Amino acid sequence: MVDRDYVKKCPECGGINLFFNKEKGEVICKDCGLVVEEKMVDFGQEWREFDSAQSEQRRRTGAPITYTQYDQGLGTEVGRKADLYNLGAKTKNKFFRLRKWQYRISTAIERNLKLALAELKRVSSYLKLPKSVEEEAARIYTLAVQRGLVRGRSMESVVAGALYAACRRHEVPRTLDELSEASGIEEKEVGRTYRFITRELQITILPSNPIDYIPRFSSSLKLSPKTQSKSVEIIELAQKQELTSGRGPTGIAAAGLYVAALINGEKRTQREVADVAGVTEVTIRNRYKELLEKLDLEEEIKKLKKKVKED
DNA sequence: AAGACGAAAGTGGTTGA
DNA sequence: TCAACAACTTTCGTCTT
Repeated sequence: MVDRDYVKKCPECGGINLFFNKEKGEVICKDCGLVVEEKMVDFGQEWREFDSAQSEQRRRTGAPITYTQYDQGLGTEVGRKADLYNLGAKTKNKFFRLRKWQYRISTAIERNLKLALAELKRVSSYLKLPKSVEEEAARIYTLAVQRGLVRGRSMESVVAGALYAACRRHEVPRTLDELSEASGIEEKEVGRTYRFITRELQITILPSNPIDYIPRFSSSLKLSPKTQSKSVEIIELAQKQELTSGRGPTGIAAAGLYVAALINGEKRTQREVADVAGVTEVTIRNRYKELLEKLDLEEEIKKLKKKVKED
């Protein structure tokens, strides 16, 4: 395994117990919970297996198969000149025709893929997404091209949609907003193509989990690990009470973090949390209110207020 | 003065007839 | 295809610290 030995110590607590979460592209200090580095480049082998079926195919045999190469490293050609010597004239013609069509179709698709995958790599590296996500996105895009789903849509928007879908599948949450910024496509356009291609390709996506956003938000707000885990607790409770369904996950994450910070005396303004999470204060307030009502946190908050007065 | 709170009106997307 | 609807945003006035 590649050692990431250039990050040796946690800048916060000096601990050396760093945990590298490859899937999410984050390095987390196990001692204090600080996200030391996020959105990092994944240096892992690009043909790392993701499940046992793929591991059969991918492990140590020949050139790595990768979807980020436009033809997956394996071009297809119909026939070869050497094969044709001992065929009759008719058959020969047929072969030529087939070859011509194969060529036309594949060059059209391949040309598109070449461009698109370059764009995909650009956006992906801008967002510092792990390789696994990039691969997944490339796979999705390839499928989309083969089904002719790109026609009538800009290539870039489909790339953005594919990337977003891949992020969701790998639980590496990036908001539509971030994707939009990285790709230069309007947010609603990204969302639209995302929905379109997932529907057409029948890709099932789990609703994104608010908890997945916590480490990143928490780190941006420089909150303690204690607060971070507290907010996870709160959100888990909220999920049990079905307070989370139908609500925007970022709003929930933001509210959870806000409450947790309040409880642990690391108060951040609603504005600050809202900015980091990409929602408005109003949304945080609404979620926050619901959390207090349903989770019996009101007393805790009251106690805290008294405490503050005493001090 | 800044932050928190909440009401009201507007936006974009989903759903169901 | 259209209207109803829920979630979220924007805006703005009021209260609290």
